[in-house]
Amino acid sequence: MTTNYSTPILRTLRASAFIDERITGALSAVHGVSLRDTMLMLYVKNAPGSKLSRIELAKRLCVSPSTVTRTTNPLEKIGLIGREADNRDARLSYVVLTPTGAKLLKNTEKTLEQLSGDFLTPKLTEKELLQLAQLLGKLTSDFPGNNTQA
Amino acid sequence: MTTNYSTPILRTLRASAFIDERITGALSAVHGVSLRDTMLMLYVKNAPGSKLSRIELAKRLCVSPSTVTRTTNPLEKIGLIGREADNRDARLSYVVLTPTGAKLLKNTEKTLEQLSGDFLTPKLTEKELLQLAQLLGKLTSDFPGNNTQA
DNA sequence: GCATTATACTTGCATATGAAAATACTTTAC
DNA sequence: GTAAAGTATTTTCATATGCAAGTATAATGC
Repeated sequence: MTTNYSTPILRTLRASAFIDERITGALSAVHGVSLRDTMLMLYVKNAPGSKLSRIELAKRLCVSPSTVTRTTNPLEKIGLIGREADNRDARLSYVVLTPTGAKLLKNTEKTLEQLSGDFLTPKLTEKELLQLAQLLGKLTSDFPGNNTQA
Repeated sequence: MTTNYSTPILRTLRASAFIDERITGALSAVHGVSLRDTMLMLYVKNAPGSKLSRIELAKRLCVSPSTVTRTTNPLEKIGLIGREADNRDARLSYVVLTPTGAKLLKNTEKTLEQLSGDFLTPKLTEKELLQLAQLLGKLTSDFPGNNTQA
């Protein structure tokens, strides 16, 4: 029998939909930010110099540039992120974390870790978790702006 | 060092977003149906008796019942799925595949398998693919309406 | 049996999203 | 140096989605 390629793909999509459904609600209820907001801020934090252009963010989040604009606007308005110009290229406007944003992100990460553990530990052993993280790491290793942490 | 639970979660979400972005376009371009349409029809096909109520579909797809209604309506209109009543419960209306729908699904599955292979094979070995499928299987094993295939 | 509660959808409304156009700036070609 | 092409971002528009309300039917309590 030959390998079935669709199965891991379909399972990934399903797991993602399930996780998204559960975690988004909890996260925004506790911290007032969505899962997307959180991932955006995580990418900014982990980027070299802790700043990212909107285009780079779009690639990392796998969403359109318009979505980045519409995600960052309210975060900027409530003071969690800021805007930084580039000296050489006036088209660029980097997203950076404000002190408030960095502080909130720290707390949000804790909640996310808690929620993730609650979801994962009943199903997988420590060893399996490590395996899964490694395999998904390989799968996403060539994604734009990949960093080991996420 | 303690286990990091967020990483596999974030990687799953990212892989899903990436896959979704790539596969949805190709799939609808070739067969005229979206990835969601395809997953819906797959769940129907694999369900006992090859029929599913809309509520059961919502659970399997991890979406709201309204989304199921709005996904099935056009599929019904173009003759890919049908509607079947329940003898004992007049509230239920099962989704079933029409012969046309079943035929289209067979072709769509082939394309999906091809696209999945193109995405996976450059990154993981056969052995790793099997491992990944197994781990994701454990992760999604207690999802409503789980079946081994997806 | 009748009223209350629960379930299976469907629809109205507000929000979220991508594609493409619009805008502003930069790079390349010559 | 100027025109053409390319890039970063925002905005417009059409579509997609969840929540909550609406409708119809079934199950439960008494």
